[in-house]
Amino acid sequence: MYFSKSFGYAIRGILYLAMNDGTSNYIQSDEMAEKLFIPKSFMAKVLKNLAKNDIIKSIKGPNGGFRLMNDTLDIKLMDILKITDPKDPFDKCILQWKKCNSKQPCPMHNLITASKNELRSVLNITSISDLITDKSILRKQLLENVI
Amino acid sequence: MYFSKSFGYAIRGILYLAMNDGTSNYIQSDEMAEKLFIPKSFMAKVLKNLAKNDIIKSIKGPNGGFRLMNDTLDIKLMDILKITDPKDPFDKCILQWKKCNSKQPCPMHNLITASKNELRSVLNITSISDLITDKSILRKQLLENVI
DNA sequence: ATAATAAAGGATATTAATGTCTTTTTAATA
DNA sequence: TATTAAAAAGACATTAATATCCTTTATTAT
Repeated sequence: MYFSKSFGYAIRGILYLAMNDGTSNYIQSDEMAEKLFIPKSFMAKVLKNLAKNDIIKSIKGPNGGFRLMNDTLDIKLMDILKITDPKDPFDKCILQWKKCNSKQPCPMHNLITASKNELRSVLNITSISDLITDKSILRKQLLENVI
Repeated sequence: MYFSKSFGYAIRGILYLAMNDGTSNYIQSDEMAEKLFIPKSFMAKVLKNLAKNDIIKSIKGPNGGFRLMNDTLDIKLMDILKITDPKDPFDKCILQWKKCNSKQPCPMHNLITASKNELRSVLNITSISDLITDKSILRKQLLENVI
């Protein structure tokens, strides 16, 4: 149940694009990294991975950069997670058993099932647009609240 | 909300001692590691850390090893976690904000608060003895179910 | 006393995630 | 067409967690 930094950076990157959605232009990785206080090269790596997996759109060359795709706002957080954390964080047993499940539960399995399911469900249900109540609020959240 | 391998190994080690509690003798790190399929040196490191923090008792020399202390069974899982994972897994923001809390929540904060609190509560409430319904069941769980 | 046993302490090695850098490819525009 | 801008690709570096190893210390048994 560990979420990588890549996942967090990905969500913040997508939200930054959403914040600027409608302004027509592509947004550069370097600008995003600076505004979001994310290491430039890491930001670039995360964004190109998202683009490769059709979560966002990218264009090379002058005036190029990244922007949302038509359906990006409807994408569920779990779909992002599968891309940034392909190993499935929910599959790992706290006690490090190879095979731990409801039929063969480790001594802690049943204790954590509820919160695990709750969290999984949240990620399955929640889309990017659900993270945005209002663009000005989002702007404030994303840009003023990081340090 | 990441739990280290050390934590899992610690719980399994303590449960192994609990399983053998009452047989009076001390149990060696090497035996525990073998039976629990945990790397020997890592098991030793985890156990000595638990002993140093008075979670279990250790004795050096021939016939030495580890055993439970009087109150080990009453210790809460959260107390173990604080020793193996001193950085507080619950304090970390999924979006990697330095300051993320209910007053200044990241866009995902409120989504995960419930399951986070639920899990934290479980660890705060649950003691080692709560993980043991029955020693024969525990034995079965610990020894037959790992690979 | 001496040898043997097992943990304690601490140095070293490995690995995966994180972070950085360089080169190549693509597209715009001068 | 040449230059420039920006992502793509992938090599390389760093870090923290994981894992291993060796020496020292404490205890027991001979």
